Amino acid sequence: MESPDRDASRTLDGRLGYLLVRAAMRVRQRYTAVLSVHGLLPNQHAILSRLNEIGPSHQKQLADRVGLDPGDIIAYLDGLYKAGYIHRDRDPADRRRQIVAVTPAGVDVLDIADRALDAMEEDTFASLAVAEKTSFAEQLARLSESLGR
Amino acid sequence: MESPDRDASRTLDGRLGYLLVRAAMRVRQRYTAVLSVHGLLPNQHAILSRLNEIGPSHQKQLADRVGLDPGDIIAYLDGLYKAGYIHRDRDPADRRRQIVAVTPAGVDVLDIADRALDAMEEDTFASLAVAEKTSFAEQLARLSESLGR
DNA sequence: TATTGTTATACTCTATAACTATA
DNA sequence: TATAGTTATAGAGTATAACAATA
Repeated sequence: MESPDRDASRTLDGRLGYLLVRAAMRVRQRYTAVLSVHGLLPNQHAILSRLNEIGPSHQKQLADRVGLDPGDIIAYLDGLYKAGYIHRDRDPADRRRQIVAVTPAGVDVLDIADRALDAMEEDTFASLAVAEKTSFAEQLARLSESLGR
Repeated sequence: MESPDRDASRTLDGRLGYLLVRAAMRVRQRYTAVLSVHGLLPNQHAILSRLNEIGPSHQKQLADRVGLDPGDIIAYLDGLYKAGYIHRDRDPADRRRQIVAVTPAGVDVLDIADRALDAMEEDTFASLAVAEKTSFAEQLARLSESLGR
């Protein structure tokens, strides 16, 4: 006789998804705390960082690359613009579009914030061995990739 | 001469924290979608599941075990109570306390929801090999542990 | 592009009641 | 007792974030 369908071994902590979401919540709290010192929200840091990587972009394109809703990115960009970290220019080739780019001040704050994040992450992931971090990162990237955007 | 402090290799996708949070976001979306079919929020499922594991508990104790704010758990419990999935009784030994317990209907919905989550998780984490899932889970658990409650 | 509204979640603050310890 | 301090629950308000609909 097989065991019944009600499986006592199916606990909350036995769920990969729950473990992932819970760990991420705690890490995100640390991101928020570190970045708030520099006046950035986590999503604003992601936008600034990605924009710095890919160069001047249209807002829609940028939203895609950061994985944010095109409607939601507006307010984040407004904040970055007011702080002088980005500028927005109409695309002369298509005047519906805005070309967004990081300013020198934006590069500066990104650099400072990134150093603070580096220190925080080193501490946060200290429980993982160096070799583990590599495979962990690779698995997370593979997972995000497979879950699509 | 060493490379300057401005490190071009420090990209967003090179951050373990960012990878973790982004993957978790996508997994949580799937949790939300699956559970909404059964009328449960992710936090309500976590509460119900944990309560089913540990048995009748005080609300504060339950909040601690699920990692939720004691103030926030109230509304979730209200919803579970209205749906008939839990009952709340005053603790005669300490009348400030409510003793919360899962009802038979709560066990039923938990069982059904868990089966749906099982199927979703199998699909969601299909990009990880079986052996990888084990180490991945262990690393996530270790991480949460080290980041405290 | 931009705005508006909704929902989920997390955090802070306050209020009430009931318990504990102590003078 | 009376008082002060603590704890459990409850509610209000705010902030971040994701999503949908629409202008």
